Amino acid sequence: MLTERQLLVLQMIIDDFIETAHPVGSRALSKKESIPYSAATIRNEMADLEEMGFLEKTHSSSGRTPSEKGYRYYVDHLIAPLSNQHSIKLIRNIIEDGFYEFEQIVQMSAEVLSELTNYTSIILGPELSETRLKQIQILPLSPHTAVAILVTDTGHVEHRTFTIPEEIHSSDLEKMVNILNEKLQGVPIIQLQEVFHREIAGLMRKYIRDFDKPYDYLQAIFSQEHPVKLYIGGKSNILMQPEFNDVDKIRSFYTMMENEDEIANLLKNSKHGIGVSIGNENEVDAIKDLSLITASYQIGEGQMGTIALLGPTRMEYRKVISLLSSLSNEMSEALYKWYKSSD
Amino acid sequence: MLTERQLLVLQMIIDDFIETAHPVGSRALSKKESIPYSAATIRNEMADLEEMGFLEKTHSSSGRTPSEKGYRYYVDHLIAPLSNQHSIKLIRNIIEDGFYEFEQIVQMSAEVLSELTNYTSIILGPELSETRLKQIQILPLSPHTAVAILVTDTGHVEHRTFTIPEEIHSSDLEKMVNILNEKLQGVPIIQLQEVFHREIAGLMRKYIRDFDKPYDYLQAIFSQEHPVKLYIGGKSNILMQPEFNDVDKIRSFYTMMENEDEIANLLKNSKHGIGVSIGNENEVDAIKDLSLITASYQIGEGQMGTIALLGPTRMEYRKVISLLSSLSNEMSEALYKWYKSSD
DNA sequence: GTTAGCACTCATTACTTCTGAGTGCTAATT
DNA sequence: AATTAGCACTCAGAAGTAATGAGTGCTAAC
Repeated sequence: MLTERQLLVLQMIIDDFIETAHPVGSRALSKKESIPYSAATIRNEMADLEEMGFLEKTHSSSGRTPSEKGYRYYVDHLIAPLSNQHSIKLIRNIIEDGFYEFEQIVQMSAEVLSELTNYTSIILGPELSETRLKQIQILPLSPHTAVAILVTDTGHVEHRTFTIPEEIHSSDLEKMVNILNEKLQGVPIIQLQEVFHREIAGLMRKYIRDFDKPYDYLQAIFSQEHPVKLYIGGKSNILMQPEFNDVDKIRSFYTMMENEDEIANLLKNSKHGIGVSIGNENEVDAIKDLSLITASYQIGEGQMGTIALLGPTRMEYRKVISLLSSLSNEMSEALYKWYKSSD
Repeated sequence: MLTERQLLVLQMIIDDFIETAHPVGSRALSKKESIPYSAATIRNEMADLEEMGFLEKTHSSSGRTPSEKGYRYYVDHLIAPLSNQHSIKLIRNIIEDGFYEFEQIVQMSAEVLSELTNYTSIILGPELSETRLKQIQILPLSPHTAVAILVTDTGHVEHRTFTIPEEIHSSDLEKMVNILNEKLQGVPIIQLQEVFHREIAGLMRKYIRDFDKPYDYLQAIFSQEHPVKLYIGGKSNILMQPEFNDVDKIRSFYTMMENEDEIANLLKNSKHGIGVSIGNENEVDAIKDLSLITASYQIGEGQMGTIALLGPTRMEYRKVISLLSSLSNEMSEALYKWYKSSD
């Protein structure tokens, strides 16, 4: 168990280090007003804290830096929530503007977020699993090309241009679209391909002669991957952090950031509510010297997406955590309203 | 005027430097098979070439590096076109696959391009000035929300979700869409807002009572910015270049790359055909120590877009120039076919 | 329990020296 | 007259050394 004084020292060291990125020495600490002890006393406490694993030294005669365990303790016990009216207002303005589509809101939030924090923000867009097909439309552009447009009940629009095979005549096309709409409306996006294959393909064969080629094409339209949308903001912000003073670090960071799949995985497994992974607590090797703060936002019952901030382990946890939790509330609320009005 | 031998020396120095990034010395050059002269002779030629401004030294006893003037001469006179069957095949495969929409092709090309070269590729998407509205559709999602979908004759789809003001009734909505389609089909995207304002607003006032609110909303739909699409590929590729060994350089590079407007401007002014801007020849300060190779691609008569590669002045001009010119041909051709089949 | 004092450590910086790749010039060679 | 060998000279970069100072751990005094 830590004494009052040890808590104070630990907190002050971490706060100081987060601010300055320089190891904190006993003398400097003792000069602060809120600590009435001498450097020697503090040195003793520091030694104890180090023994317990909360602090580290970069070399034998350096000041102390927080260890990952130290940060963990700090996050779990030492941070008082911080109100950030101002930041929230910024984001609320975007959301309430009313002119932006949901995905735009998400993207703009990512940018604001990374600007407010100077870390890199990552937002995993709403999962499509819950959204359903509202309408499908095929619009001929020319005798041989057409664009297929899928609209979901959340207002998400996907489209795909394709060449019309010779075998299909425009009357057939109309028939097909009618059947598709009749049978597929309300079907969850994620099951489209399956339902199409199971229920519709057969039906169509009856109405449309020579269906094999068209079948392939429609198949292709539905098989379009529905990648989870990933928004990344402020990739270059993180370069301002003194931790990234090394060309190799920058290289490996950017190389990782280009692999969107990996990042998506990172966030997919994040837990409900606020999650904090410090350094080696992260399962992905590439960010074992960074910290990742995640916040899930919801719509109705099912979880839908994740907002995250990626920064050095020396992160402004207090600010970031309260910011993210407010943001996730705002977004959940906005989504809830939206969803409700759609019923 | 340069002698044969000077040309040879200049060419070999530049080739060598492009490959290795190390200043080239006389002794190393004299050892190459294609040069039958001694180091001393070459030193004399080098001194002359330096005096003429084609070469530089990094310090008084270093080997020579090409000056910008040297690169310029190299590009203008010394590079033989290079055939790159292999690379072209890669890209042609993407284009001819037939399943991709035009914008996807552009984006994928950008990625392939930067992978083939290890530079950063920038593609300025087709200008919308020439494309026309094919159809407008408004699809209600719920009693109070709807999504507006605009489709152009090139198969480009834009959409926007908005809240339906209380004043509009669904029958009115239908009427409006009919009028819009009737009047706006075939209008160039870029003039949509103007035409709407000039010809339609008045008409609608006749049919729909209480039109002021709806007017604002429609206005908003058409005023949606139609930003020129910019695709950037391989931002982190360029980190592998030894020129980017310095954290500050990396910072300023990435900071620039986040300013899409600036980049778009860079390319907008690029000339017809292939353009090569070396170092200070660039008008934008941020890339005065880089080289930019641009190639325009066309559709029918009007210029439509630009492909570019950004790399260090020590760039593989030969490879890049021939690659870009092939690519621009491929794309122009593909676009031409597409456009033709749309008529 | 707290603090002053002192010897000790070690990253960082500045200052040297050494090395080697490369030059420019001159004199000898072809 | 053109080419080359030879040699003194330059300078970046590596390697080694010394000085500096922020910081520690420990002991003894308060």
